Amino acid sequence: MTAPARSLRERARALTADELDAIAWLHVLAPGDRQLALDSLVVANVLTGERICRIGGPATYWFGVIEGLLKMSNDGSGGAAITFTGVPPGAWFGEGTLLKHEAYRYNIEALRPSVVAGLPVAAFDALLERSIAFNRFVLNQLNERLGQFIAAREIDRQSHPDVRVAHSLAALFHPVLYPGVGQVLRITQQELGYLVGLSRQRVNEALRALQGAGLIRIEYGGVRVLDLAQLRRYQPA
DNA sequence: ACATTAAATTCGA
DNA sequence: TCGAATTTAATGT
Repeated sequence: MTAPARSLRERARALTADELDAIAWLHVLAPGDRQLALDSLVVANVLTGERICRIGGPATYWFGVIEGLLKMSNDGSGGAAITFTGVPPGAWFGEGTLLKHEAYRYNIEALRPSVVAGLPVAAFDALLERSIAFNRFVLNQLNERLGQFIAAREIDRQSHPDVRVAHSLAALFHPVLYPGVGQVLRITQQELGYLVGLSRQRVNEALRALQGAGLIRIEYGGVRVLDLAQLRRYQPA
């Protein structure tokens, strides 16, 4: 029933033209550097619940989400403070770990069937060595992510459910970190509740409030953002 | 927890 | 391969 876990390398396939097009950093590379990346990039389909990487595992790839939704859990050993982050399409992660050639510091698993790409660590290193544009991309991404983490701490201390949902949603719509999301985020109310730490019913209520305020539109299996700036600043009336 | 609606899948031509 | 019928998933109350 559940397929045996196989590594990304083993189940790798070629990327389609559309998938390549959706990888933002490929477009900033010079032709020679892009070719280097293309020669080593791999992609695989993963099933719901499949583990992409685990805490302590050797850093083998810089991972990117082409399609679907992943969850990053940052739990210390022993069930203490656990934080979940949704990882939507367009996201690339793991560069911190790769830079230091350390082990992964979080677990990543698929929340639904997804398509995940991987750039092997050797190619990642090579691009850092020879491409200024690639360095700039990674640096910018690290900077944006730092802002996300600071914001995430604020979200966690917000007790008002509508505010938590609004700010968590706004984070997932981050255009630099998650360029694959666009105007419509594919996420169910169930999944959102799981990430934010609320019941599905309460998420539904919060989404309706946000829709009433004209900030989003609820769609079947997803949410369309109408006013991202306002969503970020949302406070209850 | 239940009713409703949307989407995905199956099946028969 | 088309579309109606059925099943599954998501939403709203």
